[in-house]
Amino acid sequence: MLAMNLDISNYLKQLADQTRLRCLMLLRKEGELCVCELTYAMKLSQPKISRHLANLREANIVQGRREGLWIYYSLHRELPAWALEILDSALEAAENSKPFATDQASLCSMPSRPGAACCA
Amino acid sequence: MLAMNLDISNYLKQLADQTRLRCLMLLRKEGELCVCELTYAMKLSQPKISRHLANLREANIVQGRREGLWIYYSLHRELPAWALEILDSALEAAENSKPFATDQASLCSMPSRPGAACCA
DNA sequence: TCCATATATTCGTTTGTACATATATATGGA
DNA sequence: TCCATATATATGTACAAACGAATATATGGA
Repeated sequence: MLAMNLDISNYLKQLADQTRLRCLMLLRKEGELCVCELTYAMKLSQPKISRHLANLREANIVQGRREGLWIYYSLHRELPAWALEILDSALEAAENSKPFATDQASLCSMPSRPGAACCA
Repeated sequence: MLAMNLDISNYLKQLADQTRLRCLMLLRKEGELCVCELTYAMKLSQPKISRHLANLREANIVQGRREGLWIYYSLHRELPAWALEILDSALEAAENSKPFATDQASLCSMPSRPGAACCA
């Protein structure tokens, strides 16, 4: 659980963009998702998702792992405790309201997901 | 503890500015501070502090109360629990590092503070 | 009424960042 | 080698927000 070099202000700046927050909330709930799953869940263009994921990657907030054609993203494994706490509080605030709840629902209705795991 | 209408994305946008985050952390620790105390602690211009406080006021994150010449600011009394949790996690992340720790120290060394309370 | 102090607001400028569109790269299979 | 799919990046533009400097407002006391 050794802390990476993650600055609180940079972290909050990343969370302040709603698209990135939606990505992070989905990743927090699902563990690992590939770009096409995020794109499908959020109904946004692929370049837009990719660019925001690149931001999060450069900030050491997420990490990606390639498997064939797909790149699976997840929260960075060395994220400090306070960063997860902030994300969880944000989830508490928003997971039942508008863009976030429907993202989760959309993801569950996605046909033939690569990773295959079904939503609860 | 009834929640006000506070949107998680707007809240995070407010926290993402470092000047505003410094104000909020000082207010969380001190309870109530007037503008001149914040200005002194952070060594920034009075208009700059006032403008950021206006942002926080319009977002319902802080509230002000006038007493004579001074206006005392504090965290809004109806802030939902998740908002305080996020702020506390941010404090955990940052209260011992660079701009935030020295703000606290500067405040303690301020002569003739209006409210008079001394730091711990 | 005048002045000093505390705080707020206006203005013009600049910087940062999100965007859409187009294009490039990578992988695996035919 | 060619093609389809998945993901990433480049480019030009637009918009939001932060800034410094100047000015306005409010309060209390002489």
